[in-house]
Amino acid sequence: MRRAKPYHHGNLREALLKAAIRLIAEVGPTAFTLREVARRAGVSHNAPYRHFRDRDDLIAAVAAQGFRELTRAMIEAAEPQSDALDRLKRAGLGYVTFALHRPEHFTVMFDAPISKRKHPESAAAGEQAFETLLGFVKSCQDAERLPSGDLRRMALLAWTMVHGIAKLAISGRLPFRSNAEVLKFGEFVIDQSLPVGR
Amino acid sequence: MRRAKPYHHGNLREALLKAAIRLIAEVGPTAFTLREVARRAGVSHNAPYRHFRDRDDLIAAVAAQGFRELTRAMIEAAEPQSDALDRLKRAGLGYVTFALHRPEHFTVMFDAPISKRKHPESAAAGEQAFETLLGFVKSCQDAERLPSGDLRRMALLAWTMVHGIAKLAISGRLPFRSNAEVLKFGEFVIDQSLPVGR
DNA sequence: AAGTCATGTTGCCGATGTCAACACGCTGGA
DNA sequence: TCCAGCGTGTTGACATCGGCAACATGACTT
Repeated sequence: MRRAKPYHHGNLREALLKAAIRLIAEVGPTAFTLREVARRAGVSHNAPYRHFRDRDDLIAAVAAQGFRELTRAMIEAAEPQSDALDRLKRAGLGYVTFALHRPEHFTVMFDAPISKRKHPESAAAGEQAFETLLGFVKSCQDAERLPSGDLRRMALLAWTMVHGIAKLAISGRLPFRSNAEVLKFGEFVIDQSLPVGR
Repeated sequence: MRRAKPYHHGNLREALLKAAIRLIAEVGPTAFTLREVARRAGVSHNAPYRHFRDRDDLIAAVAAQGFRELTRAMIEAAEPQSDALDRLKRAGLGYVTFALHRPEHFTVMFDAPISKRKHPESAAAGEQAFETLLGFVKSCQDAERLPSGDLRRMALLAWTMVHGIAKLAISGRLPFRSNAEVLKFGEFVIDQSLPVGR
């Protein structure tokens, strides 16, 4: 595509994306500014418009990138485990961990008003993250570590839990002072809610 | 306090708050504008500064009002039930229903970067909402409809579930097409996750 | 009756998102 | 080799926004 090589000034698109992610991490999605991103990339305030339709388009790209990293985080968290159920749990905790480490990025992914029609890339990346979680649930069913009910429904249940923990923790409404405590609570919630015979 | 009477132009503070809530519902928290609020209230663009320190202060007031309404929604949803566990479930569904009906308001309450130090009113209203939920859980324990484990932990579990459903539904990531379907899923999640002997 | 102070207004500033016009430099066809 | 076209980046402009300062108004107190 267009990321074959540097050309004029470097491959700006990637640079802008990185700068945007860092800026959002620093000042939050609200205070985030297109012009500041351009400044940090060392280009004029209008250069970004050659790579992103507008502010929302850049934000959607940031969200898409976040979903890709979230997917990866879940997979890597599950990696070391061999038992299907353990893998699912670890993936869920990986989800929460990602949110705790990059709260603003996570907020952009789920709370920025991104039109799915205008930004299908972000929507697709989000769905792939869910498919990943769904895969872990299915593995549990296949290994008979979870009852074989409605797969989708069960995956949504798992998603609901980890997402609830993540959002409440991020917004500072959980009475825990360390990420470790949050994750311990996360384990409790998962164990409590998963219909396991264990 | 200051809401003794109308005076000069009417009681602006309330009018601004109402206008702000409506505007946020229409255009979302991001596109929300102080000047537009002033316009809708029929005052100059600087009048709001006599009642709110700045934009964030108005937003915090909106959030606080939201938490009060959320508390009320939970209580009213539980009202018709007599069994403690049913009351808890209904309160939880009331939480979700509130979020579904006022998604942008709900987003402001939980995702706007509101400093608890600078806006204690909002924080207090939020805590009261949680205390309300906690009260329903406690009633269940007292009536032996739920095991008498760590009360706070169990309330947080309940909160996690309904909050997860609410946020996912709002961000359009749940594969349901009607609010009714979302609520049905909500019942499933609650039944699944509550440690009931039923 | 007078003055004080809360309330609201006007004018201004720097910053932002976005559009339009222009400049640069790599590419390919003659 | 040269030139033209186009992808990429820049400059300049405009409306709008949040917020500050100075000013106007009118309802209370005394």
